[in-house]
Amino acid sequence: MTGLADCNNFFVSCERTLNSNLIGRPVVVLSNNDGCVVARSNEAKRLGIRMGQPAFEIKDLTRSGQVIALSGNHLLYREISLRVHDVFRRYVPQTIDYSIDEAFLDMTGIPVGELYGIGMAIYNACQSEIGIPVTIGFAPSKTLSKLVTERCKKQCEPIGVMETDDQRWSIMEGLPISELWGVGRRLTRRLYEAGIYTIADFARRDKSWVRSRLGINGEKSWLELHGYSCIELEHVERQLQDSISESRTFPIDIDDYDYLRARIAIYAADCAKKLRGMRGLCKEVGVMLRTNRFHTESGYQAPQGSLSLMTYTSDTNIIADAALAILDKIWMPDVMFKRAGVWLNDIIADVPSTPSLFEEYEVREHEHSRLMQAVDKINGVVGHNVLKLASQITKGHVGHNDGYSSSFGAPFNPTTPKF
DNA sequence: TCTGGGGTCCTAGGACCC
DNA sequence: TCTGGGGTCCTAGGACCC
Repeated sequence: MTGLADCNNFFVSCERTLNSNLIGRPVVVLSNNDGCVVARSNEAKRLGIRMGQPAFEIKDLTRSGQVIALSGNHLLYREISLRVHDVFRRYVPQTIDYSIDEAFLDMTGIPVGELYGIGMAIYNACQSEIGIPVTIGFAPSKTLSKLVTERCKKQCEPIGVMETDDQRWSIMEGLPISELWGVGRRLTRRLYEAGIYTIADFARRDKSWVRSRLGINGEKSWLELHGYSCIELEHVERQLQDSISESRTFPIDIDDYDYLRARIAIYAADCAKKLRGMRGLCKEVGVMLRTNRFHTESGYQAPQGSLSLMTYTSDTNIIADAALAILDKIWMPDVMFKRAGVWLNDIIADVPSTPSLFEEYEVREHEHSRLMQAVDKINGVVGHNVLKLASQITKGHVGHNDGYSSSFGAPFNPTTPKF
């Protein structure tokens, strides 16, 4: 059997651990720029507020005080997430941290009769030690455990165990196909067109029909619904991500090259810092720009590009250099951009490597890696990004709430980023 | 008129997740 | 007026190989 432990309304629950006045009231947490709703309390859900709903659509509710809207505090959520996952691990030896607020629990070898008790123990520990409510569903596969958790949340029960075929079919009959793990907006529409409305409708179709219409993933979901566990996630602590990215939507449309250049340098530096944090090196750097996708009359544009570095590196200077070079290639004058980002790909573990024969940075590699260590250490002790590339600094003429805007102008405009 | 077949690798884009 | 961010995986199509 597999368990799924899922925190309820996670971001809102985190805020409530700090401020008990929020308990029992309609609360939402907003995204960057206070743009849209990314978490809702049960009370807010009952008012009809949707996930991802733009904040301006509910401003009557927030202004009148009927709904409390908070800007996100992601450092807090990260911290609480670590503690919650620690509790899961205390009760279950083998767990997979699936997201900031969810973990799969491997219950192999544990008698079904004991699952409910273990679930209650985890629930009580999370509630009393951290103040976060969780819901836990147990079932023969990951997909089914998701369904059990979903159903428990609807019925306000903390723990559910799927033991019989009757229970399995009854849960599948009661949930719309859109709530199946792996089925998003697009597939939902396609499945509606094929006459499939509930998860049970889907499970009753022929496996070969599913395979031909939805490919390998659809077939896996179908098998999981029939009790065959076949979606594997990695048990072992995964050392490295496949990619790292940093991107932001701006509060206003931007055509100021200098401002964009500074943003790209900042995102590149932050990506490099994340990369060093997970002890990795990368070889591919990418940059993307986006115009406002809601301004359809002017045409949506999304230029992007990437380049391959000479050797694997985690050096902020090299990565930022590359990102700025890409920016110059894809930048379009007179176009108003609403969003920009940097990503790193082709990531490997940081082990001694053979430098490229043609690597111009080779000689400096050692001193740079020491420099990066020193920079990370100083920023860690003294505060957020006191040491940065000159190219990360711009005149703070664009209001921003992400903690980066500088209030002073750059005294000069170097062509290459250097500490 | 008419133009092979099978394989690998890479990339861009789509779809999904929370 | 105002619409998030960071990920993963799959697939289709192109380039290339023999």
